[in-house]
Amino acid sequence: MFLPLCGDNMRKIKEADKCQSCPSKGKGIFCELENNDLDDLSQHKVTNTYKKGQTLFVQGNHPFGLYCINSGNIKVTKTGADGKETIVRVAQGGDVLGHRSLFTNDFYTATATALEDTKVCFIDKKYILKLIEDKPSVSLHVINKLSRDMGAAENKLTSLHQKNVRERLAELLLLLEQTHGEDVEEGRKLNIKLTREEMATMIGTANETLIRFISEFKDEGLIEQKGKTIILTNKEKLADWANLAY
Amino acid sequence: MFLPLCGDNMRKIKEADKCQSCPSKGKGIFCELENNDLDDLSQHKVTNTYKKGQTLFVQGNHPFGLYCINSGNIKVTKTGADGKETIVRVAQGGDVLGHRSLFTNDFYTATATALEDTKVCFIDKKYILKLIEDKPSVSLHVINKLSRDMGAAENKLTSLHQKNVRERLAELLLLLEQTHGEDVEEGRKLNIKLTREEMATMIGTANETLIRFISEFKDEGLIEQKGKTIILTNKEKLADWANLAY
DNA sequence: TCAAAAAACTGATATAGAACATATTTCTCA
DNA sequence: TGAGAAATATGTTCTATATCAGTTTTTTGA
Repeated sequence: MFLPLCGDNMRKIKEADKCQSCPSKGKGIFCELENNDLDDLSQHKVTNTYKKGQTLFVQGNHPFGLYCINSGNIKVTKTGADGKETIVRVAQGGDVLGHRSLFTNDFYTATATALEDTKVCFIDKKYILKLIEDKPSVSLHVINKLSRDMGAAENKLTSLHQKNVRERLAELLLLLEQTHGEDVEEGRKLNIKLTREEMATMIGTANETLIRFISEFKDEGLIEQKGKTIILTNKEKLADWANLAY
Repeated sequence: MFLPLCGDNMRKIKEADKCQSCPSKGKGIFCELENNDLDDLSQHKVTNTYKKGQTLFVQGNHPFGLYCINSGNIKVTKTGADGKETIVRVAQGGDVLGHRSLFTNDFYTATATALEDTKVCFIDKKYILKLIEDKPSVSLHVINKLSRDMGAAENKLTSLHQKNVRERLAELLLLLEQTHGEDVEEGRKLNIKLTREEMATMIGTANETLIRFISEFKDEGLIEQKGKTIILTNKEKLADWANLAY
């Protein structure tokens, strides 16, 4: 059913869209695949671009494959009964999306929306399930990824239970620094476009409250703002305020 | 290295401690294994009992295998910087514990404590990793389990962001009913021993607050109490109050 | 390029629920 | 069995932060 395609059966794929040319090659769950396996994978996927604000999939819909992010940040949100949004995580280049619902055969439990212009590959459900069965390295990396995400989710849960908004904000800034940090002369720039509103829904607070604490951190010299992007100028002090235990 | 043991090499294992006799056989990640695979698994595990309050493993320690619950409920808690406890989930018969840290090679990020007298099997790390590689059904079930746990964690996160204590309590009672519910004449009995304090840490509130809302639900005829155990007498109304969206 | 919309910010007020105090009931084990 | 310790329950106070209201700044797209 999924014999390697070759000769006349090969789909023509732009060099830039092949897995070997992916900027996130070596990062995700396929990082241990050999070149010929990557060739085969390239044949069973399609590459799409999403503009800022466009959704890859919507909570409640039926999944029919796996999304693998080539480049760009994507927010994963859950909408409650009253329409309120919560960002449960942010996925970036090399991450996969929609795997959970794929493996549990449920509808999507969250919505994925591009935070900026994004390039994403889509892999057919049957092919990815076969790959999981055939290549232990892939399934091990899926397990690893899920385990880490689960750990992150439990950490957030604990923070939300035990910390106040100021501590949670400090923690969020440090987490964003780890995943999206970039060296600049003033310190570490958070290279991700999030509105204050979005940041607020990441730590479960009102945007007004978040803004107040951002101002506080700014006044105390822990962070700086260049337009809307935030630069961490004193990570150590921020870590003190975050009251980290793990 | 892990040849099937037979003849004189067979460890003597009590019939009751063999995987085939496990009350949770067919429930967990090993549910699709054949009898001879289960025999082999039985040879590579040890069975222990834990009394109420005893810990299986502690946050910060190094994992060296997988726990598979035979019977009994076990709480998984995270302790914050100030020593405050949060129950991130409750595991029951058929569930595995400690898998996350095993696969990510990190220290335990949580503590597992028996909520009652419990029987738990411990499987060596090397053996379980080999099993994952050899038996796709096992790795698929691990992925499935992790996916479901992740979904549950994201739901909790969203509830915590979007709902008030009363709604979260109604939700918790319904969740406990799903996993630990039991038919009695008054309605559905929650067959799990949790103190009010513990229930409070499951939904991120103070025990005094939780107790007040339990009293409210009691006054409104949604639940009844027999000693410390709770019986849901009006699930429908409770579901209304829970404000469920998923 | 400019007008409208969205986002960011600031101040004032209200409130859910934490924290404290204390009483009562229920366990526990000596 | 009964005394001490937990756990449960209830009333009171206090505060962190949500909510509302309004202004300023930034972004957008026509």
